[in-house]
Amino acid sequence: MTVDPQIPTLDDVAKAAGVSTATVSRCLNATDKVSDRARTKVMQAVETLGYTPNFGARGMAAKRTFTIGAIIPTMENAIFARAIQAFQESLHEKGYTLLVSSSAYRADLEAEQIRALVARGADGILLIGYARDQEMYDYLKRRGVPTLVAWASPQEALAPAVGFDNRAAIFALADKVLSMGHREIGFISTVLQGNDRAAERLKGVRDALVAHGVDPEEMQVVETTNVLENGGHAFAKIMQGSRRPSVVMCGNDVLAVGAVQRAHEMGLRVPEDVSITGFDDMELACVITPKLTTVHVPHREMGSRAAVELVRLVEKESTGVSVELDSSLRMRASLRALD
Amino acid sequence: MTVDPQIPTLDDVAKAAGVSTATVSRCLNATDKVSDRARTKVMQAVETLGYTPNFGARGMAAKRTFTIGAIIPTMENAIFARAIQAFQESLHEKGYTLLVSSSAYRADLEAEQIRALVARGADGILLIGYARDQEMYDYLKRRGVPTLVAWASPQEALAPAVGFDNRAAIFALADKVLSMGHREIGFISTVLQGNDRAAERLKGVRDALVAHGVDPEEMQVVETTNVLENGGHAFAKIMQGSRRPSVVMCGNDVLAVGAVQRAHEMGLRVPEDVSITGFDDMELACVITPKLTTVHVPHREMGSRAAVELVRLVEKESTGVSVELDSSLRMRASLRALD
DNA sequence: ATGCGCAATGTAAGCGCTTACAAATGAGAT
DNA sequence: ATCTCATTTGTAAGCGCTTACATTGCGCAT
Repeated sequence: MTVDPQIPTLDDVAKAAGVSTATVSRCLNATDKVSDRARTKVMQAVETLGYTPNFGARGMAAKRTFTIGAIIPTMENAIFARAIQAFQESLHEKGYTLLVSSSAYRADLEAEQIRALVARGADGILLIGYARDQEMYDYLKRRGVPTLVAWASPQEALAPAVGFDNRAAIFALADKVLSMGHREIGFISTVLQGNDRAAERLKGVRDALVAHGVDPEEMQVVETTNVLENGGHAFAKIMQGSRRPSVVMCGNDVLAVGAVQRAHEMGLRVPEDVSITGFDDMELACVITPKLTTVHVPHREMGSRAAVELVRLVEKESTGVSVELDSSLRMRASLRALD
Repeated sequence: MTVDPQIPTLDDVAKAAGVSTATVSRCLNATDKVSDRARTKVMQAVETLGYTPNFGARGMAAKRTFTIGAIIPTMENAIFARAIQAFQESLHEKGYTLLVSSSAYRADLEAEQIRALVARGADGILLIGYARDQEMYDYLKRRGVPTLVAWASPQEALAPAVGFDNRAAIFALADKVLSMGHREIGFISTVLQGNDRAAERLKGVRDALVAHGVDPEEMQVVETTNVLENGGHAFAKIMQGSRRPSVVMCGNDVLAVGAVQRAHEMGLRVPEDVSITGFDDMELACVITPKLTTVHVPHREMGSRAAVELVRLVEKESTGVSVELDSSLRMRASLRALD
């Protein structure tokens, strides 16, 4: 039974420095004016006592926590890593701390995490995509927590966004694929339920088919969870069908890489026997052989712009400016023209 | 100028339910006994008001936050992702929330993040490796924040750990490499400064050389930051030296994959012209061609065991049990015997 | 009826901080 | 010296919650 270590409080610092708690608080928050004499005394006391302010108390008294929360679907693969890293770096510069949690692509867990972040007094929240109950948006509005969406095209009515047009992005790629002579396309999508980005991407491909006079209903679509291995299973399933596509487009690079790998295992050459495309342009895309044709998404830029806009929102310098970023095609070896 | 939305407090719930705040608190914390009648009234009030407890206030009053903090060197690549995901899942089961931040492999940032987590009232903290100022351990002890180290062999004097023996793990691989006839080894390490895991791995290879009667001083070592591309640069540098090694061992899979890629670009065949090995057994390892020979680290197990041990520490059910996990070799195509 | 013991509830004192407001201090101006 | 005004400092009231302690109410034995 050890005695609880006595951790120093603002009061202790005040006493040690021979000033009032108000003065100490003012010193620490840089705001207001404090005489140099007081400031040095306080800083010294802080130093010798090893004082660290208590965040809970501070947040409670000031109604500000300088904390931003972000909920991403998964940490397991690197899809969101680059953007979040940039988001956090940018936030840090502005004096905010980032709290990240993952929802495992589950709406119920996301709701739980949102509540947890709000309960922790997050000054603002970053969410991925728009697909969630209206109720959540209402809740956030009611609690007055500024919210920004990333990874999707702005839908101002729900929340401002820093993202890109998933449909248009993959439309461009599919259009290219079709103009290279491909007609029989297979598509591997991540689970569509509750994932607007995935739905938009599927729609983009279908739209391109229509634009080229192909019946989109004929496209074989396999839906699977976002794991490399499952990309492989889905690929196998598609290639075992009666109508083998000449190209398999994937909803993201993880699935695409799984597909490429499986193709190798099945003795299929990429792109000679079948072309494969991805989406995201993760590091992974250039690591496999052949290098993956994919859609480049400006992850880092999205992360840092999101930080800028969210902080402005939090600091009431804006009421929500949305930003739509451009994606672009990365034509690499995994896709080739037919014939 | 909108009016601040009025968010409901415990008091509001108490009033709505016609009971005292103490009763509401007791309901919410499941502890103590509350009559069914009171409980249902309270729960209903919570529901209709959309009440969420304020974490800061709760933490302040209860001196518990049910929050665990973890600081990892980077989120950018997937090295720590699997373990952290498992850590968080396991923590969640036990009713704890995980706060993650990254130190970018910088001691000063790590110290800052540790303080931030302590200030936020983290009940416990997970750190990677032991390499940091004694001062930090003292600070954590003084503040009474249980700390667990992962990714390294236990050094009980500093803090309990759930990890593995980096030196022994790579020693086994190097031993294998040497017994396959390789004598000229190149080594690509991540930055050694402030990274005990990296240092241990380098040492493991050197020890193996000695065990096989090779002068470890002759081994070419290149140190670089943990980015795929830099693994490539390091590889090129090693291969441009006067004494081309027959095998390049790498401190982790990210560097190794970068090396393999660069080898391709340089027109070198792996493993015919040069063997390459990694460490970690990330997903990446099986994605490249050829598949990477590497050391398998039980990331997920490390994460969940760490959660178990840290929570026990926090709940004073133990005073720090260390766990050393086994790593194992994964012999794959990127390494072959000489001649 | 009365008293006892226990379960359920209420009362109120903080937890460590910020900040509105009041008080004190000091530099000029008279 | 005295007064004014601006600057710096102190006082104290919360912020929303938990919990020790006091109080209430109830069933049951007497």
